[in-house]
Amino acid sequence: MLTKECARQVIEEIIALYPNVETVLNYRNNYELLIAVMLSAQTTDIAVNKATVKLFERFPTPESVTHASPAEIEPYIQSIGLYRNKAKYMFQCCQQLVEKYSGEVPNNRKDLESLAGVGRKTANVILSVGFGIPAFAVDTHVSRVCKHHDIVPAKATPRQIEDYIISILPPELLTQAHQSIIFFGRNICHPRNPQCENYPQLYCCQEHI
DNA sequence: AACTCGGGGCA
DNA sequence: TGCCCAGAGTT
Repeated sequence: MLTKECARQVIEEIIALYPNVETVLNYRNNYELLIAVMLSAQTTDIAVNKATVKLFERFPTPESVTHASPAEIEPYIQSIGLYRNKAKYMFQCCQQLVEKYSGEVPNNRKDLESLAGVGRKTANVILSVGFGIPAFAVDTHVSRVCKHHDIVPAKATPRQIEDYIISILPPELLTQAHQSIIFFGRNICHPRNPQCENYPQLYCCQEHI
């Protein structure tokens, strides 16, 4: 495993490679962001991006969702898989938003994680990307990149990775680190055939614990 | 801790 | 065309 200093350096190099990537794109408000991230669970978000164009035309607000039903949501998200669950989560989540939070997306972890279909990863994305609150969302891309580059042990859980990254990075870097690492994981450090070797700068720091 | 939900992408 | 990918909830 890399030392903390070395791990921080590798992450800063990944940020330098992709300094301004926005992996969560084209969402106009935190309602759209929340739903889009929620729908992304176990799915490629390219598929989610396509589906959400028409989805948000039909359901522009939480209120508009509560006036419909899960069955009315399903046709819009059939292409993304697990769609019955997700239609149900989206409906219940919007009911909660309207009933408990005046139709606004809450800005703290406890309330976010109380919403249907919202777990720790989704909550962290909303906090960091939606509200600019220091938080670090660990999905399988982040997990793979961190393990492949020996930043964390191979057996580390998402929560352990989250806590470790927060302990080695300054808070103001967390959101961009998340987005840059995801971009790197999606496009270069693939699950199969990772091409990280083409990025020798990532290996400059070889200091291990 | 194991199981379930379901499609798209790629070899 | 069969294998692999990607989180949250439930039991």
